[in-house]
Amino acid sequence: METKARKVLIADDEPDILEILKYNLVNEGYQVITAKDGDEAVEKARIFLPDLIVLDIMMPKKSGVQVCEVLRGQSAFRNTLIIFLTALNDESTQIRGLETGADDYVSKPISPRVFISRVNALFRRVPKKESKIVEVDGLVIDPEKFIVQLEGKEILLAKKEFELLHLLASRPGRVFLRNEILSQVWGNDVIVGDRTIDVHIRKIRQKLGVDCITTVKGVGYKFEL
Amino acid sequence: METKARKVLIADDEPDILEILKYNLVNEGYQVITAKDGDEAVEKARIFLPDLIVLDIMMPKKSGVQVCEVLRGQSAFRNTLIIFLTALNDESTQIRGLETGADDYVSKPISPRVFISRVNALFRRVPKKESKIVEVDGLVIDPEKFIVQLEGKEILLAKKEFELLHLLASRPGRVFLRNEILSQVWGNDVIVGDRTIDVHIRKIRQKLGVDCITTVKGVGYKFEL
DNA sequence: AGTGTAGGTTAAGTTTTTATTAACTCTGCG
DNA sequence: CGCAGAGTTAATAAAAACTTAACCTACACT
Repeated sequence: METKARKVLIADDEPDILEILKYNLVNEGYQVITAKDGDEAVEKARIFLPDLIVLDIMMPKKSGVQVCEVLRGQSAFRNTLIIFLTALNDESTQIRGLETGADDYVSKPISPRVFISRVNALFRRVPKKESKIVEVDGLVIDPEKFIVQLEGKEILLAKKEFELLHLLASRPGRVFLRNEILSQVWGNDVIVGDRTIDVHIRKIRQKLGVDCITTVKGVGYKFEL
Repeated sequence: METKARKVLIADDEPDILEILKYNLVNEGYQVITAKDGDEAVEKARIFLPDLIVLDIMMPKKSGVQVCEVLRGQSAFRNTLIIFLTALNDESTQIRGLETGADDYVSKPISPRVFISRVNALFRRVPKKESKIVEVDGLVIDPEKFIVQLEGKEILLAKKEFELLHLLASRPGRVFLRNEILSQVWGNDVIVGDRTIDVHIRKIRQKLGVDCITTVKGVGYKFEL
C-alpha cells in the first residue's frame, strides 16, 4: 500500500484518553496527532490538515464545539471529518454538536474497539483527500486527471515525474531538500541511489521544455516559472 | 430546484417505533417506507432503492445484520447508507454491525431529535444520488436500461463491464485508481486477482472498438473520448 | 591551474506494471 | 447432464517506468 495514511487529530485534556486512542488508532494504521486543549487543536489542525478530528467537548481554552465552529468556518476544513467524544450525554448538547457539523458523537466511556469501528465506518464513506489542481502561470497540474498542461499543450509525465513536479510546484519558490523529495515522493523506507532524483528532474525539464526547476547547489531544487 | 426527497426505509418489528421515526423523518422532508421484518426489508429495499436504510437488529425472518449482509453484497446497495437501531448494546454486536458495513449504530431508546440529527449528519456526507444516463459525445450509457450506445449502435456489455465503463465515464478525464475501481465495482470485501480489471478493460475496449479508456501506468485508468 | 564536490547526461540494465490469451469455475437453463 | 455466458485466474509477452553506473561539466576552494 503506498497511499499515505490518514491523519487523525485527537484533542482531549485527559492524557490517558489521548494515549489509549492514539495507541489504538496507530495500531490501525492511522497517523495520529494530539492536542491537549482547544487552542492547540485549532493550531495543529491548521498545520497538519488532518482527515479526521476527534474533539472532547469539555476542554480548556476552547470547547470542542467552539473548535468545531472555528474550523468548519474555514474552507480547508469543510470536508474534514469531526467526531465529538465526550462525557456530556444530554440530548441538547448532542444535537447541537451534530448540527454544528460533526459527523459523529460518541459518549465516554467508550470501548476503543467500538471507537475504531466508528472511525473506520466514517472513513469508508469519504474518499481519500483529493489533492487540488496546481496552476502557476501557463502551467496546470491536475492530479485528478493526471495531466500537465503547459500553455494549453498537454504533456505526458510518468508517475514519479508527475509526483515530483507536483511536489515542487505545490510550493513555488520554496526549496525542497533532496531528503524531503525522497521521503515525499519515494517514501521513507525506499532506498535509492544519489542520481535518481537528478535523472527524474532532467526528464521533467526535458519534457516541459521550459526551465522551471532551479537547482540550488548543495541544497535541493525549487520550482519557479 | 426541487430535488427529489431522500428515501428512507425503516425496518423494525415494533409498530410504535416505526410510527415515531416515520413521523419525525417525514417531518424533516424525507420520504419514508417501512418494513416489519427482515424479508420485507430486503424486498422493499429492492423495489424502492432507498438512500438510507434503518435496521432493527432483532427482527423476525431475518436479523438486521443479515439484511445488511444481503444488501451490501449487491452492487446496487453498495453506497446505500445503513443505520442499525437496536436495544442490543453489547460491544461485539456493535462492532460486528459497523464492520458489516453499517454507517451508524444507535441504541434504543433514542430521542427522535437525536436520531434525526444523526440521519442528517450522515446525509451531509453523501451527495445526492446522481442521475443515471451518462452521455459523452457519441456514447450513451443508460444504467436503467442497461444499454450502451455508440454512435447510435447498441453495444451489449456484461454486468461488470458495464459497471466499470459506467464508473469511468461518470467522470471523464479523471483517473480512477485500481483500488477505487475495485471498491466501487467489486466492493470492499471481495478479493480478486490483480489482472481482473485489465481483462475487463480489454473486453470493453474490444467491444466498443474505440479507444476511449486510457491507461495511466502505475496509477489507474481514465475515460476520454 | 589543480582538486574535489555536487550535479548533469546518457545509455544500459532491472523491475514493475499492463496487455493478451487461454483455461478454468460457476451458474442458470434446456 | 452438457452447454453457454460471465467472471476470474494464470501464464506469458510486451511495454513502460525506474534505477544505476559511468562519465561529463561546472564551479568553489586552495
